[in-house]
Amino acid sequence: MPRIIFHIDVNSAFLSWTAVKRVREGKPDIRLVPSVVSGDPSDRRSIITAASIPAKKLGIKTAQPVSMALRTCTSLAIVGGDWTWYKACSEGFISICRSYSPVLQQFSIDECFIDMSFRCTPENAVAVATKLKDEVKTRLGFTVNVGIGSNKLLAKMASDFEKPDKVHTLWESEVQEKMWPLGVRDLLWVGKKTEERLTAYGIYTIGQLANLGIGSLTRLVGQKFARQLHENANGRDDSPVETEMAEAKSYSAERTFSKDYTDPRDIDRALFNVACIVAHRIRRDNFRASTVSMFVKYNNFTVSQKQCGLAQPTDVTAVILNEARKLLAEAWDGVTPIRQVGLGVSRLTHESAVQMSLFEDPKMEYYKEWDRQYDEQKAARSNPAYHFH
DNA sequence: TCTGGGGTCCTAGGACCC
DNA sequence: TCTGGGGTCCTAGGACCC
Repeated sequence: MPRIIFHIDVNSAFLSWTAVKRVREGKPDIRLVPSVVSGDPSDRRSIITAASIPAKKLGIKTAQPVSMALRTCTSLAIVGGDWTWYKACSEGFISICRSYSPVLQQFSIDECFIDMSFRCTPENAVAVATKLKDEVKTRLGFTVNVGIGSNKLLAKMASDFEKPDKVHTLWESEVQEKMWPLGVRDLLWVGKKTEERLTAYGIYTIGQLANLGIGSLTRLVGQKFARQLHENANGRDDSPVETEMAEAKSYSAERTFSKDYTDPRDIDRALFNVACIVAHRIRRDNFRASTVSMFVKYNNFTVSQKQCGLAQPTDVTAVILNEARKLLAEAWDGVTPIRQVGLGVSRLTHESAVQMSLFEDPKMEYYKEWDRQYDEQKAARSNPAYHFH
């Protein structure tokens, strides 16, 4: 039986959601003018998180520095983000999608797949998708694109066609007509580097890629990726809609400084801050980590990354921070200016640390008490949720 | 123009074991 | 003294996604 998959994607999500909130407050609708969501525009390092369609038409792109966008458009409206509000919008959006099919996979904060195989037919799929899209618009105030296809890849490619507020189909029978003329970069998983390799070999369109021999493709991108690209360029994808949220495999946090630092005290302060954040998150999710990794990005943008294994899994901030400090000492010459530091943990387990080392740090109880107080304060400060009513 | 933050997966080389 | 082959684990680095 052929599958029917919908991919639903919020148009310029963070920008749309900010607009909805502002419209409710009686402010003008920033979706209608060149506008962006970003960090502090006076900070030269701020980048664009989301751009309105009028802004995109001027060439302003997500992830571009704000300073650069301001040169493109001096009258650009710049607004800040509100994470709590975004979560409320996302929940409202997902909940409407789920009412169309419980077989739902949330792909990111603003995208999901639903399996509609038993909920509609190829003949009425567009009508059902249109109803879903209009329901989101009426009830929540923002627009989405719905892509319809016989698998997740095709549905996702289809939702990326003309925006906003549109429904598109990309059935297998339409692959040659609708997908093959597109540039390779439009294919999911083809980023900048892969595009460069393919075009250097004379492959510019998805159609050319689809018809390239697997041997040549393997030489260009490696065996595993070659197989996937070959299947996807031909419109094939048998991955299921995963209803279970996968458990996290790693946690990390990073900080970019407003100016490059060479003073070890500044670096250490940042390392301390990210260690607190990461350790708090693994405790919240009841994990312990067996690997700690640390990275620094220098002022010339080169990155140095180090990791090390722990004798025992831990969720103690002081232990994680201590490992990160050692790694920093190994990685950094103490001279090169540092732009960013980050800290991550991986090899996660839910096991409790029952085996106490004979040589356990006598300060361990103190460290754990410190963490308990940190977690308590963090919980007390959490914001009240927004609600749609 | 001057580049954020948080993730996943893959590859390659070295260490170590049988 | 020099030698094979396979498996696993670890680290570093690269590419992609939103």
